[in-house]
Amino acid sequence: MNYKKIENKWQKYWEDNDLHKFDPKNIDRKHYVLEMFSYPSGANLHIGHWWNFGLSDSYARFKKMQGYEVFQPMGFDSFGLPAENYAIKTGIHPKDSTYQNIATMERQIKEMGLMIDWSAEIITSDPSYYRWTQWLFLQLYKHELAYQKDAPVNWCPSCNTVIANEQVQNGECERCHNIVERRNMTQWFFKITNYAEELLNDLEKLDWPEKTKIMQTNWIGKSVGGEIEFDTESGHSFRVFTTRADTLPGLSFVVLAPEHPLVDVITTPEQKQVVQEYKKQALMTSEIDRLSTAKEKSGVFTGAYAISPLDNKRVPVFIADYVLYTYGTGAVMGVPAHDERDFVFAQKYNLPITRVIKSADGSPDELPYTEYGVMTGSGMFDGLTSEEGQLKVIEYLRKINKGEQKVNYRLRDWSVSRQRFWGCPIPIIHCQDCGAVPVPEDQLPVELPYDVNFTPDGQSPLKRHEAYINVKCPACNKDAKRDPDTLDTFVCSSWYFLRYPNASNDKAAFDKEFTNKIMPVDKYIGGSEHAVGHLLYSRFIVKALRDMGYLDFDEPFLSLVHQGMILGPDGYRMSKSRGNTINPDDYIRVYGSDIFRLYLAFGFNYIDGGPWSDEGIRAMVRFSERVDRIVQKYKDCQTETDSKVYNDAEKELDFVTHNTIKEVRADYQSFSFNTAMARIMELVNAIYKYDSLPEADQGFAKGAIITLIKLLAPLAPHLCEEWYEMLGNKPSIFSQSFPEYDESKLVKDKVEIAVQINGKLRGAVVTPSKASQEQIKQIVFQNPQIAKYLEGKTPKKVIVIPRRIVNIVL
RNA sequence: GCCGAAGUGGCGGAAUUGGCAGACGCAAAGGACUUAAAAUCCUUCGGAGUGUAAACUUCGUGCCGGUUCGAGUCCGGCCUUCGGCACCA
Repeated sequence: MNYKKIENKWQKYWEDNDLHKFDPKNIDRKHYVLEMFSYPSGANLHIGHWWNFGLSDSYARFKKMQGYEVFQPMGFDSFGLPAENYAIKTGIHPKDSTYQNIATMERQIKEMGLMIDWSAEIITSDPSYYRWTQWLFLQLYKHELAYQKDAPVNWCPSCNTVIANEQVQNGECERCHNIVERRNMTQWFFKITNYAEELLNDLEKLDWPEKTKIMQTNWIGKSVGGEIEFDTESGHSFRVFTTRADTLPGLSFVVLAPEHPLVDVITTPEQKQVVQEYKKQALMTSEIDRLSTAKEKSGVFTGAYAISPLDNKRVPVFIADYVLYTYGTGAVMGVPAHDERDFVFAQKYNLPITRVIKSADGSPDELPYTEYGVMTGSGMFDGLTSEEGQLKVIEYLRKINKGEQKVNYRLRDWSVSRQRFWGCPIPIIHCQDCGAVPVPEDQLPVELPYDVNFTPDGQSPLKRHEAYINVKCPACNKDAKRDPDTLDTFVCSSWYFLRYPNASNDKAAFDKEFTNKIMPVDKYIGGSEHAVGHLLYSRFIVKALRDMGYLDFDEPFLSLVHQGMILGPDGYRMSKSRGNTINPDDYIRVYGSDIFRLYLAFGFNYIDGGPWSDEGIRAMVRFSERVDRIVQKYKDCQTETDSKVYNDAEKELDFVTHNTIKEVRADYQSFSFNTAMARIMELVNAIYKYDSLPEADQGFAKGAIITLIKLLAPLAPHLCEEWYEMLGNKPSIFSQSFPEYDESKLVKDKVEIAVQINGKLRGAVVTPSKASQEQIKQIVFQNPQIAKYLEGKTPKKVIVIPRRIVNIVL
């Protein structure tokens, strides 16, 4: 077979007939299938693209054949650091390299033969796209969900930019793996924390992998507890957050984060110097160093004392870097008997350790005892369980105005400013008099200038571009400056799924009515590395736009699938530095797109992935030729009728055909492409077997072959179009409906069931499939093979599972 | 340390709710066809053992226990690998 020729023919046919274009007329039957778009890197498409796009396309084609109006778009997440770093190295402008890469990738993606509606293509670095990213920013700003603050942020010294919490892994930059520093900078943030509770609660509505939901749950990190107010002897006050108010009677000290503003106020003159030094030390310590010394607690005494609101106990106030200024109130109470960190700290600084919780059942326990238990040595609270105590203690404090119930989240606001060139400009102008002034919406987009010196010097490259940076204030018309930063590329990708259906709309980011109908995405496919970044940001943006009145739905992605990863042949992640990359082009040249797609479908489990191996790719050629031979044999057969009188052979083929339909439908729906292929191969085998019979009915066989081609079409679209046409049908096969199965054909007259004796397999008997339990028992006991085991013994119990198994207990 | 997932033949991988472990392929071995090769077709293919043979026995889903008529699947305790989080009060 000439694969290349067949592929070209059908790709042209699809394009000429606009078969992949979404038709808004049929929006009631819409099915939005979306693969996470990709960054246009310089290299050719890698196996991962084929794996993600190719098999998702099979799902999309399956849905199309099921009668859905499928919308499957494609685009490029084209802002970002690699192009800029490449530019710094080679002098080739990011815009030039990016658009060249996009052209190459488009061509290659088209060779895959995907069912893409290219009229909806988007490129995030196009002004026609980022104009609306800027619009989005301004809406967030207008609704106080975008704000500036001077705060400690993660600075990557190698990338020369701030990065978000979600982009820090083990204290390192996720991109370049350099150690991240903390810096205080004035930055733009998005107030994702406003949505912490809803982002958490709505997870249960989603058909997502449990693993991913758990990761988001942990990332949001809700904890329920209380805030407690302490006064210092000097007359100041501060609050601590705790989830264990029941341990408050065991208070031994309190600790403030070094950055806490009260530290300078309450520190006594004698302690001033050590406190200052400790603060300086703590600020200089990088995140990674703080982690590596996790076990070693350090801190210094401020000289000040605080008073417990519960019992007026006087306790020393420390500062220590194990208390994070960015979580809770930046201050904690120290109860060493019931918290491991406090215990270590108290031992080191010789602070009293007082037990106030004992185990509920009185069993012996050691300090620190961090489990829930019963309060003891706690005065009026004695005897309460931890759960009761937490409520009662806070309730008591609330009455005396010294505390309240409080919920805290681990999630922080999303920092979006980046000190880099190749990104979406922030549409804000800073005026000495008016402050931060939004660029009027009718002046969008704020275009990224081309002639920029992007050599890094630790500041935004746009800052040096005089013509760009110097503007008049839109409010007062005085001299002002543009914000020199660009947006995190995750902002671009946090709403792209809304833009696809509106790609050519130049009046608005999206049309509300149409978007409410075509959204949410019905099936979203992409890597699990985005579990807490992109997937969380997108959910936030949709909820924010909903609250602004732009959208009527709550969640962007109803159903999510993470494809596994195809590793190098050595079992490691493919990388150039490891030299274990596989270039799909080498295979495409020889086998074409369909064979390669078939191999990916059959050779691996889609959710798990696995190490690459091309043993077996030849088998797909063999398989396609096997199908081709049977098609060739039947292509001139005119009759396509069901055999009037079904003999056993026809019943058998019918059973396999309908069983295959049933299984394949379920398999495609659950992205289990490898088992779908296995079932289809079984059908091919069954057709060959029937065909080899002298009495085989030609028309009957042909019917099964057409069903086979339709079942296979989503996995091998070009070949199946060709075969379908060869068999005398009008294209396109994708306008045909996917085969339905007939339940009555799945009922066999007779079934073989296994017989166990005392749980051990001892034989099998054939029974009528409708036989009652009693009838089955009779057949079993009459079977000579079984009877010999039963001689002289009385069965104690006989378990009959119709159509499956019989177990006789002696 | 905490959270999560996985562990099945020589290999990739299958096994509805607990119901014949190893579907479907790959590789391998033997055979048919062929002058030959390729292609195709047929047979065997988890381990150990018994038998001339059809066949039979026994062990077997990371390890140790348990529940059950019956466990790859459920429960308890371990081991290993991978992913995520990491002083979150």
